Amino acid sequence: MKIYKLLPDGRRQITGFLFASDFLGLAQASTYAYSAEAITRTDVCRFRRKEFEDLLDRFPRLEKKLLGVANDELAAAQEQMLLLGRKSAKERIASFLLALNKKAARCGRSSNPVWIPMNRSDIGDYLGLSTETVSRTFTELKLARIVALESNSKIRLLDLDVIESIADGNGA
Amino acid sequence: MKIYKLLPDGRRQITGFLFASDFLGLAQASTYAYSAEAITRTDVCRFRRKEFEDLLDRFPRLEKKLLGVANDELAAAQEQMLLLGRKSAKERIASFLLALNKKAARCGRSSNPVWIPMNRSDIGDYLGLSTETVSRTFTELKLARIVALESNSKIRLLDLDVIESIADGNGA
DNA sequence: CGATGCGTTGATCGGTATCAAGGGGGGTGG
DNA sequence: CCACCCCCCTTGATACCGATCAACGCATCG
Repeated sequence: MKIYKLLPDGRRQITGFLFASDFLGLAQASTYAYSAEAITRTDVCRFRRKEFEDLLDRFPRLEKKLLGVANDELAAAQEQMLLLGRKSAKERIASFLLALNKKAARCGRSSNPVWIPMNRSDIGDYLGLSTETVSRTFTELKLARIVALESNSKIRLLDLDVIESIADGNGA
Repeated sequence: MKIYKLLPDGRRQITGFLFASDFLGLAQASTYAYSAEAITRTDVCRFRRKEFEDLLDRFPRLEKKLLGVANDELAAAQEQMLLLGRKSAKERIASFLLALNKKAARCGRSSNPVWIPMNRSDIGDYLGLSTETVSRTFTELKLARIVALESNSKIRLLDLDVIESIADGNGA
């Protein structure tokens, strides 16, 4: 699923993607406005807030776990702010591919031809770019033999070291 | 204080500012790299991790509080991602001034000539802009009679409604 | 077979970065 | 007490990256 915020005129910022087993809507106050939308077939499991909170009270370690998750998300958000505020288009795409690669590896899914479930427009709205720039940057990386597009949604990372150095802001 | 992340070549993104009574370094894993630096005279109170965690165990409501704080920060981070990814320079400055104004009001400090403790360079690194653009945008808002610069670090917001509509992406 | 949506590519525009210069205020040393 | 210096801020000129506008290919689906 994609999590996003909108401006009145329709500009959109995707603030994150959710994968299987991720949680949604944990903030206690219902005052934080954002939207969520499935990008692949999705099954959702709903908890009633009251019952969920009772559960937390009965199992304090669960609450610790949630705090850990929140902190992880916070760290990811800070990384994304660095990306959005200071990285070039090429660096953003490289960071994005690397993140997908690592996430897939951590989750035990195929990590090198990396599977990209979202379309170009979603990628753009996640990275603060237009779809055209996303497309052009993929083409550029392809021509430089850094990646190979096996299909629109499956990309092989040919040189992880180079991708990493680009993502970190060294590789021009 | 300012919290920031750096790229190897020195590009900097300030991911947030801390005010009196805010906490720092709560993430359990010490694996998240970021820096913090005081921008005004600062007194810091240090807790030993072990003792702090014991405290949390003894007072579960404290842990709930921390979870709430983390969620608030997460919401703020998402708002900032929207700003960094999709807002224009003018919209970013307007959002920034509005946020300082609301924060000051919530903390019972002077909120209309709003006090700006950080310098232009810090503001730029927080909003993903250059110092020159920050300066030019202040000038622009001043010429439009939307704000008045009573000093470099004290700005009067002359029309909150207009500022809000700019910040939300309506006011051109 | 036409319609529709997504992705790519090309041409041009514009907003912000960058490069450069100068002003002002506060602190320090003579 | 004054002069100098340094840092921060502002302003101007120019460059460039990415957005925007536009057209087209391609696949999917009705």
